[in-house]
Amino acid sequence: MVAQGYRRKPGAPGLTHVPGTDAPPGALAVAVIVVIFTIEDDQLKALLVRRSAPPEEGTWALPGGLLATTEEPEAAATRKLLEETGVSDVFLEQLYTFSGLDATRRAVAVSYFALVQHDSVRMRASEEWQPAWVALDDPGPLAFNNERVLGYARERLRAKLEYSNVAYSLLPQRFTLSRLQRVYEAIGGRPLDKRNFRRRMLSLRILQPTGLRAREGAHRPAQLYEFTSRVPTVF
Amino acid sequence: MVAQGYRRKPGAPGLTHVPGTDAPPGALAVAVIVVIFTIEDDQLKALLVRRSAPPEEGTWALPGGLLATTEEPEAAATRKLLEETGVSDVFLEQLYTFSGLDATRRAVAVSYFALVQHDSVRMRASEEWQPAWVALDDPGPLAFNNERVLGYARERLRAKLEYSNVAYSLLPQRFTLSRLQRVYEAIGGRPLDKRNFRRRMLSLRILQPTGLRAREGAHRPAQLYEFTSRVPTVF
DNA sequence: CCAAAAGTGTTGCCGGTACACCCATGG
DNA sequence: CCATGGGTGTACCGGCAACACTTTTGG
Repeated sequence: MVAQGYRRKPGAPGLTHVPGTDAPPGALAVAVIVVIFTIEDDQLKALLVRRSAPPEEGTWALPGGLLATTEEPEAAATRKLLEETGVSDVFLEQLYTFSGLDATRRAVAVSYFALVQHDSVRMRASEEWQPAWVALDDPGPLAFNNERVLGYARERLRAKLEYSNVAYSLLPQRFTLSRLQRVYEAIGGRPLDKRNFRRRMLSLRILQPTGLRAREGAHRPAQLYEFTSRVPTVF
Repeated sequence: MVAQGYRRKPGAPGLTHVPGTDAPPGALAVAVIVVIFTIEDDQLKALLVRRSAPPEEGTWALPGGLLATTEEPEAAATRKLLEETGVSDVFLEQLYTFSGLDATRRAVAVSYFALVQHDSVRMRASEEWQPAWVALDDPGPLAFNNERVLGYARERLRAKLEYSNVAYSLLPQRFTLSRLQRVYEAIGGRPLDKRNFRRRMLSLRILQPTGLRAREGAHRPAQLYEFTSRVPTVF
């Protein structure tokens, strides 16, 4: 079971919000970038923030920042995620380490990607950052070549869905097979056959019918399933 | 919870000597580690060096070192590879970014893995470093928890072999199917059926018969093949 | 009764695996 | 003539893709 908390520590140390301020000039800095995915309105979306300081002030970027010497990259990513969304204890995985993203300084950026269930998020309401969920079709131009990071994350997620149970991180504990299918379709980017999808999921033995039924609209109430394991598992 | 296949242990990267490195004490250093694989005597081996300075002086470690602020991690990896083996222009891919490998200093280690064809190597003859090819069954204890890095690299290589043509990097341009099969067996760690292996490889359309034949022992000369593409390609 | 979504089987194809014998060569 | 490795085919099985209609419900 995934516990999710909403507490956030304001002004936590470790990341300088604005790459460009501290860190000795000439030194090789280490930054962290977190791609936070969620499903909203049956669409795959990522969390972006608006940069409030140079360089690239005013453009959209992925959450992240420079790393203080006292924090591990993974811890920084976890903290960033918590600060932005209020969730912790969710799927988080290292993605890739980029260099040369920021033309204005020499830095190495360790990127992570996280999956959060959309309605457990309590988004930070910040005038300064204006965090927003953005659908991945039209992300528009991003700061620091973050398109590359985003594209890479998306590709990895797509692949991961095929051979692991990570989808549990994007859905509430109980859900219908149709809902699950829409998640797969949103991430895979193409429609799936209903019967084949159901057969496949059920034969994987990663789903359990709960006996409960969802009664959501003007139609037949659907069986609710849950994942047998809510820990990342490879098939 | 972090979905990452490797449990964190205290430890460190192969921080060996890199010219022009003098990270200020207390600063977060960036290191590079390169896992260089080759096939020798039908065995998968990795290149190790003996540390000639503290910490962990005298123990075996993967090649690598602290990064000068003027060098990109990938360039540093390429350079390391060249210095140790004399080869360039081979398969090299980023692996993972570790932190906390070296208990004696705060550092982040960006790791890479490379595949080299064994007889194109001109190993550096160094009293100080004593570079050596070590079979992966018995790597013995390594400095800085480099076992973790090595194990990860090995796993990645195994997976990669299944869905890409990277094997070309481990073999000379022309080779027999039996030789190729031994490479797959060495990396996969289990014997393969000859007929199935041949059918599979040929049906992938990544091999071309050259018409030439290898006459190597007291047996029937074998057809020599080559890869249709010597660029990393996914099936 | 209508709209909306839930639910349900069969068939063909393809890739993977198991399995055993003959052939060409050099010594 | 013998030892060594090269080279070849078939049968079964399981997963994947294509494909359409009936049922339940709320309004």
